[in-house]
Amino acid sequence: MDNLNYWNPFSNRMPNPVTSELAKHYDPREAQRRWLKFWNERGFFHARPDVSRQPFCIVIPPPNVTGALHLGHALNNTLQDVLVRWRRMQGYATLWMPGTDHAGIATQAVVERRLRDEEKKTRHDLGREELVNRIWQWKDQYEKRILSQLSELGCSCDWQRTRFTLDPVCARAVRTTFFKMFKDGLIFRGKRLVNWDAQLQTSVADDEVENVKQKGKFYYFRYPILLGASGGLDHVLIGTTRPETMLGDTAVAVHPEPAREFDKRERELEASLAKANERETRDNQERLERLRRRRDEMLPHLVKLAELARAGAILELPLVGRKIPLIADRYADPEKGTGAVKITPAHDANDYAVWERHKEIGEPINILNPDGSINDKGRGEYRGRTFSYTGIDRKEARRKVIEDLQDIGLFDREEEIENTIPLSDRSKTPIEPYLSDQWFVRMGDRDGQPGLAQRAIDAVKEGLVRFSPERYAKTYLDWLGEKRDWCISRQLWWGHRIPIWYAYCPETELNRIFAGRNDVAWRLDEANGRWLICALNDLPNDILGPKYPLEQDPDVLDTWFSSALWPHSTLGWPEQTPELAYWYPTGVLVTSRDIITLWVARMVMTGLYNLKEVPFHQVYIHPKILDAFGETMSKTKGNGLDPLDIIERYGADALRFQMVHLATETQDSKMPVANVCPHCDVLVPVKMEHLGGKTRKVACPSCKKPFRPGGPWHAPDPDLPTAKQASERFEVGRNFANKLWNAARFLFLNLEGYTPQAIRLEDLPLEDRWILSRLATTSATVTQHLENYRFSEVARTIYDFTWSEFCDWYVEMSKRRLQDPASRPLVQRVLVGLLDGILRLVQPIVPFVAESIWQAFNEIAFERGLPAPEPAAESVVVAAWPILPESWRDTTMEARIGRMQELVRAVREVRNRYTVELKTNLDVFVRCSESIAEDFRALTPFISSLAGVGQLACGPAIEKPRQAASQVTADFEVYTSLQGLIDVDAEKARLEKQLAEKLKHLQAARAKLGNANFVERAPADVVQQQRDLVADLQIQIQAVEMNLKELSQE
RNA sequence: GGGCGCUUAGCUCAGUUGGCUAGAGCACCAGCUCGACAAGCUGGGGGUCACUGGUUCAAGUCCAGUAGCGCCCA
Repeated sequence: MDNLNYWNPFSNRMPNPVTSELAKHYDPREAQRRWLKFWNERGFFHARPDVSRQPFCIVIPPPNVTGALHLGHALNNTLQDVLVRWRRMQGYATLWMPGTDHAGIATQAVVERRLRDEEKKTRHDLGREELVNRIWQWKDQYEKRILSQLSELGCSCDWQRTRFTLDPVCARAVRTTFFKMFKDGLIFRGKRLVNWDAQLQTSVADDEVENVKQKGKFYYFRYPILLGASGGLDHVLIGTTRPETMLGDTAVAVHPEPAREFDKRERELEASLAKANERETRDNQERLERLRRRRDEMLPHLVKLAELARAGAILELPLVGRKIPLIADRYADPEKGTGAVKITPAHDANDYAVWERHKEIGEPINILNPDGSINDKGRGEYRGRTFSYTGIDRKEARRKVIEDLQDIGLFDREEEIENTIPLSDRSKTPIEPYLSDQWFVRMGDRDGQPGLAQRAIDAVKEGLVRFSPERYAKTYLDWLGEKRDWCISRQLWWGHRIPIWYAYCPETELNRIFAGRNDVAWRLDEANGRWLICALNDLPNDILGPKYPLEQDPDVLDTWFSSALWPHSTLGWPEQTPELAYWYPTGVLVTSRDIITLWVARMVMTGLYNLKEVPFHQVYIHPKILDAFGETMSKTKGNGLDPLDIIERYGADALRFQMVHLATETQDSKMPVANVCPHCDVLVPVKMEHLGGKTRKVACPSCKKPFRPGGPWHAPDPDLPTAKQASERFEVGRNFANKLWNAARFLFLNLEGYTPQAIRLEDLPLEDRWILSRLATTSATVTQHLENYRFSEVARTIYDFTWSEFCDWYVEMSKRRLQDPASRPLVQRVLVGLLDGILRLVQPIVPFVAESIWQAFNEIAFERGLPAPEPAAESVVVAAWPILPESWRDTTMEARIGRMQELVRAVREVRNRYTVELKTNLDVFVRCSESIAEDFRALTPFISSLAGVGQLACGPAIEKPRQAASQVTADFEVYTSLQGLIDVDAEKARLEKQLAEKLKHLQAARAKLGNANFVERAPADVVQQQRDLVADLQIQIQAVEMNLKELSQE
């Protein structure tokens, strides 16, 4: 067996990493395999309460057990992992609590669909117990898959503490909360219009409904006036898209004051016309004309209808024969349709609202069975004939209602229209608004006391919970402000069963049986004449004896009910566990904006309710990842990216780096997706026309062979290989990991004879003090960005420092010093300290490559670190977060090296322009102040090697040599000798261009200074800055002009 | 209909409290296999900061309006 502690990726194949040939490229696969195992075996991610340390805890937004991890999960969890790994390094007792969500309807729907497809069975064929069994099997399989995918991403969760929203610990919390709320009168039973999925036979949440545009028909028919007919009007004309709902009509509404309503709208339109722009004017004018035409045509009729309604007219509902009133209600829009609208309170949300204003019309009539067929209310006698639709499916009923109306001569006409119908996300069948008995949690205030919603609102208003970005607090507050009661029952089998038992018995029986028990509570259900018994522990059905059998409510709780408890249920509540005491409230919640209301708000409510304390003080909302066209990714569209494909192709570090990099504060991130040609591995961009399974075959532009693009395919195609998907966006992260790897490789090849020793700033040359200043600044900046959840900045800051400063400049400069035995030990120590610091900084983002290098490092330079070396931690995961002395930050030093870089770049630019090969040294003359000249002299060896300089002369007295390219900067003038090479015309052109630019800037700066207001009102330093700029530019311009003049003489 | 965002280089995005001669990566062009790295190195080109107006000494940044796009709620 491997001794993991001493495994070293470099020594894997060769015993001596310093002298042998090393792998040129970082191999993420090998690293992932190794270190996941190592981290888990060492238990780095397992946390225990530790009073000597500060607690830090994140609870994971539990992924559904429905499916696999998608890119959104990768983003969400990478960001959490970055925070967790960072806090762990800072020394916090860090717990990342993992787990999964049972996702009620989603999971049940998937399993039911499989049952249908594979066994041609419904859930009713199986029965409740067996179906739930099947779902548990499914859950076991997918939970494992989800958790292992999170692990592969590198998530440093405390896997030993993994929870599931249906497990006994969470179930206890759910039961306790429900019981408590029931006793407190916060849970009640009531009627509610729900979104009914007739196929799955359950209500579904609003967010599980998708509104789809389609072509439909608008049908018109007549309701005869039974009482109060006048002026030749013997019927009311009705229009509807859903004729079958007429069976449940309980009224017809018309506008009470159509004339006044027309007047009002006309005035409003005229008023807005007065201040509208051109296009609005056109729109409004059209609307106004329509309005006037309508008034001319319809008003007398509408007035008559309103009069009839006032007079208490009664209509006869065709087919059913019911007498229904004509009522006056503003919901009837005089501008629309026939001006009269049928009212079906049990099957339409707007109609339900009308009923709430007009209770006199009688109880709503539900005409549907749960399976979508018409119930026994759907029949009646009319004009001597019997009509019945009972047992007929709603679709068929629609056809038959129309037919029968035609038959009795009350059908008027039909029109083609485009409308929007609600479809269930899960079953793709039309949603029926359906009035049914449901359980609710009361959100509003009671007896002048703030209710659940208000307390959660106050928590945010008082700053106990903060959102980042702040604007999302508004989403939360607006939604909670409505204080709408929360419907918590679902007609499903998969979930927490509602702990309510029904009993028909005298209360004395309850008192007798439950005497002295505080885990049972009951309340009278007056409407149904029965007891509602809520119990903390399951009640046997015969507990009241054979005379009074109990019956448990068949429904389960909304999935969000258990998710709402997640931050405290996972920590063991209602038990007073040490974990709960130590880690609650948790540190930060990381999630996406679409569940601020459904989840975040509810966690705050239940946290306050159960523990009197908010579940977290900080909510970080991250952006969403969209495809190249700005559309959300989904499997059905075929524009999604499987994180595992990305890990396989680019490595987990690359995926993570990109996730952190795209997490900016404001914008959602667009990510172009490509199909990977299964034949030749070329990336073929996904085009608009490939989306949604519209294209089944694509020819690879490179190898010309056909393949099937990634998409909503359920099964493999035997004839056509299906492409995996990828995005070149991940190359940045992969390249960065490789850059780190190679920087380490360089260092390890040059560490022979390394001796650890503390570094004293005053002993160090310029370049060392510069890079240490940069490191100190970088680590402080990164820390600050992490504290403010500026993830993108974190990634950028580290990337830039590592690549552009450490690798491009410092490592290059070190090469020379490493050759010289006198300077070698010191530069080795600085390099070692730098790499050590970089590895610690990158660990949270790219832990695999960081650990790979760290482990190898431990063999070669075990004692290291800044400012003084220490024995290295056994893993970078548990190394200390770098804190470097504030005094190391030295902006002067950074400016001094900055000038050297400018000089080197100037020479390189000339070299490139004349394509002078690197072997040929160029002589360089720099006119500058004596102090700058001193720096340049001190840095001459580096300038020479970096720019390929032969002779370097600098000082205030330097003269421009003949045949030299000249460059003028703020601090110096560079003359690069080009004997025999110089192209005078090209040089002149370039100088002219530069001159023009400088003159333009000079002019702008002078204009500012010429403005008396500027000099007077702008801060002194800003004014001085402009003055300095003018002075500098004048000198530069003079120099350029001089150079031009001299050039002409050559 | 209400709310919240977005529009900066060919593409994807930065640009913290107004103080720039507006940045990065990719792509593009030219040149480099020099003992860490071609997944690389060096240099270069490329922008009326969506549009219109306003506030200000000063606007990519603040305000109003217009256009286009996205998300949430009804």
